[in-house]
Amino acid sequence: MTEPTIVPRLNLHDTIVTALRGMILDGALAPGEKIAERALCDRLGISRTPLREALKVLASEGLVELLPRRGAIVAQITEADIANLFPIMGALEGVAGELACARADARDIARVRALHDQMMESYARRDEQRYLRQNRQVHEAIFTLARNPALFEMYQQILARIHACRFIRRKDDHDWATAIAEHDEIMDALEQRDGARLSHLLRNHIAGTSVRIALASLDGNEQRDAV
Amino acid sequence: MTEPTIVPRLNLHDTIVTALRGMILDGALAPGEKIAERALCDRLGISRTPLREALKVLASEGLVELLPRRGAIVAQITEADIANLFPIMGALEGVAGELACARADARDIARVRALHDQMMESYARRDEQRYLRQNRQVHEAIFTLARNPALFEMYQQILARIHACRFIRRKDDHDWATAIAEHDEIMDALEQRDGARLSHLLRNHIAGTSVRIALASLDGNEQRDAV
DNA sequence: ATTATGAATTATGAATGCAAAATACCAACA
DNA sequence: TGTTGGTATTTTGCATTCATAATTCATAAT
Repeated sequence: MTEPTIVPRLNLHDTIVTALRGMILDGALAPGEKIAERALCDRLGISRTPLREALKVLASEGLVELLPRRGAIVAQITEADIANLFPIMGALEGVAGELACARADARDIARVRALHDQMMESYARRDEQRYLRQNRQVHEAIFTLARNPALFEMYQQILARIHACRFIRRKDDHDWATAIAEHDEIMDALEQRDGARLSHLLRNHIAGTSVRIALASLDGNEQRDAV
Repeated sequence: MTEPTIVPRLNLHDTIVTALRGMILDGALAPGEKIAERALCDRLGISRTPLREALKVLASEGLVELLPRRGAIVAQITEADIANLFPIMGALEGVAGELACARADARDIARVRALHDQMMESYARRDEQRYLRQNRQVHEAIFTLARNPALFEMYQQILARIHACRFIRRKDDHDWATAIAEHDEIMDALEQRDGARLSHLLRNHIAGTSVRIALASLDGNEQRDAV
């Protein structure tokens, strides 16, 4: 019996999950904002059933808070939450690095190197927008090399929660330079397939980020995409 | 404005999530088994709406697979899945250990020691049932000391997925003795608040477990609760 | 003026209804 | 025997409906 080729028929509810997640991440829905079911349904042109299903899923992802009998609000990620999430991120990146070293072949690593080099070019040009995107791509590439879908998924979920937090300060020049130096070391460890060292570097890199990208509770300087 | 005391009004859908999770974990719903909505609804005395909401949540937890237009089945955790989940578990236990060392006071640690000693007594008596329960309690206690709810939640979710897998072999006497020795070391590291060492020990302990509790694809000896 | 009280309105939680898709069934045929 | 084609049945996905809890708003009381 051959596995049938599954034509990916989209469920409305899945589409809604993705759409809402996007809206939360790019700020179209602000943290703490009440999610009025009827209003959103009208806006999206759907009925309440699939929306409510989507909300349940997003709640289990931690992007939405469900208040029984009082509706849903966009999750309010606190400083404490962020402080809790970063060590988890670090641990996940750590295993990802180890697995990547164990499983990647030269070709794979060359591809990460290419991304890394592009990222460095963006840094040289001080193109922050591009840099941040490529930085993310490098980290994702390492996770991809780890060939562990469950791990990747958890990483994405944590990252989403962190990004859903609006109170993250942009890194300053010094922070940026530090991150760059760390990335050089990371790339080196990967190319040497030194899993233990890569794991350590990644954990430190993330821990460092969590410190550098300090919470802007002191100054009111809210800025996104710093991770 | 004081925070109102929230009377925990249970949503039907939440209750269903818990119930279904339990049914999956204790085998009342077998992996791969089709979940017939109507039949389950009749059995539980509810309508399809809350059941479907619950299924979406369980799907996002990885305990249920949603096949668009073809219903839901209990997730079939494969050997590969387990192999992917264990390194994640190890990483999570690792951070938990580090955080626990950093945050626990003597009182907290004494409580873990008590659980640990009870567990050892169960081992001495070869009371496996009790041992497994207490072993779990020890690990949970360490996570509790880490005071990181997000971390604890992820741990529970991974553990649930592992337990949802029916193809886990029971540890033999030698494995058990090894695990015991490791637990002694773990307890020692915790009492010395040596975070780095505890982290390392826990990661190894979990990695060891994943090897010892090998998958029973060779022999047909399916046995649960080995973790 | 501020706080209570209670009716009116609105929103949520869950059941039901309905169209479309998937599955089961069964006969015709190679 | 096994395969194809077509119909009937069931199941799924989503919309709608309905009961009840929460909120709002107006009025009365302090």
